[in-house]
Amino acid sequence: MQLNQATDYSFRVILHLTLKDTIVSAKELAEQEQVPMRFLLKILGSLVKAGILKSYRGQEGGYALAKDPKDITLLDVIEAMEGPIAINRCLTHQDYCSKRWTKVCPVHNVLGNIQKELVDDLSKHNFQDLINSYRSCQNE
Amino acid sequence: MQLNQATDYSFRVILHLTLKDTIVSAKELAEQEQVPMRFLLKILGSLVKAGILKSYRGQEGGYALAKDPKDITLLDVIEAMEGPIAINRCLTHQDYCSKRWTKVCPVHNVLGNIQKELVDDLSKHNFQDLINSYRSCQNE
DNA sequence: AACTAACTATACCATTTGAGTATAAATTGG
DNA sequence: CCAATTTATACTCAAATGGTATAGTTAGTT
Repeated sequence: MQLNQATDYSFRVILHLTLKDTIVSAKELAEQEQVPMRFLLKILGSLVKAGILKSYRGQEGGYALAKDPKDITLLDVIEAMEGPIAINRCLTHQDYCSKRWTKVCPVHNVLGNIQKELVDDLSKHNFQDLINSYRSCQNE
Repeated sequence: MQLNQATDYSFRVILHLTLKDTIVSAKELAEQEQVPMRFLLKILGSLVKAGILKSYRGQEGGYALAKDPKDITLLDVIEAMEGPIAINRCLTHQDYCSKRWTKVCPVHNVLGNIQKELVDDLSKHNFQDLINSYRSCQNE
C-alpha cells in the first residue's frame, strides 16, 4: 500500500522540469534532486516511454516535459511508473477473488468505490496547480 | 500500491465470523474461505494480537470476533495486517523526503491530503454495514 | 570526419518483502 | 492422559524493489 521510490523520484523530476521549463540534463537532475544517476536514467526512460517527458540526445541534450504541466496529473505519473492502480488484487484478477465475481462480495464493492475515489483524487491534481500552490506558499 | 494477500484473506475471515457469530475453528475457515491452513493460522494470530479476534484453545476451540462488527472497520483490519497506511514514504520518514520537511513540498502536501481522505473512507466502513448491504443484495 | 557529451537498451545483482511451510509446544475438554 | 485445537518460532522459496554495469547510439562541435 505504498508508492515506489521510483515514483517519488519521478515527482521530484517533473517538478524540477516544470520549474525550469527547458531541457535539463540527467546529471543536473540527479545532483539536485538527490537521485542515483543510473537509477534516474532508468526512471527517465519510463517517463519518456509513457509520453510524459521528451528526451534530447547529443551534446546539450537532456530531458524536458513532453506536454503542458497542466496535462500531467499525479495519476499519470503513478500509472507510468507502476501500472494501473489496484488497491486489492480481487478488483482486477478473478483468480484472486474467492467468489470468482459470481456472487456479490460486499468487500469487493466497497473497495471498488474507495479505489474510484482515490483514482479520482489523484487525477484531479496536475503539476501546474502544484507549482502554483508552491509559489504562493513561498511568497508568504 | 496494493493490499497484501493476507489482508484480503482477513476480510474474508471477518465476514465469515460476522455471519456465523460464534466460535469457528481454523479448519472451517481455511476450507470455506479457501485460505492455506498454515498461512491462515499466522494471519489469525495477527488479528488476535490486534484485538480484532479472540482465540479459544482446546477441543471445540477456534476463533470469534473480539468486538461488535460495528466496531471493526476496513481500516482496522488493514492496519492490523500492514501497519499504518502511508501512500508515500516521505509522509512518514524524513529520510525519504528530499526536502527533509524543511521547505514546503507541494507533492508532499497533496499526497498527505489524499491519504487523509483514503484513510477516512476506509474507517467509515465497518463490517456490520458490509454484512447488511450483502444481505439486502441477496434478497433481491 | 573525429570527438565527446549526452541519451538508450539490456542485462545483472543484492536486499527486502510476500506468501507459504514445518516443527514443536501449550491449552482445554472429556 | 488423550485428542483436538491454538500458539510461537523459524524456515524456505519466489518475486519485487532499488540500484549497477556494460555497451552501445545520437548529434552537436571542431
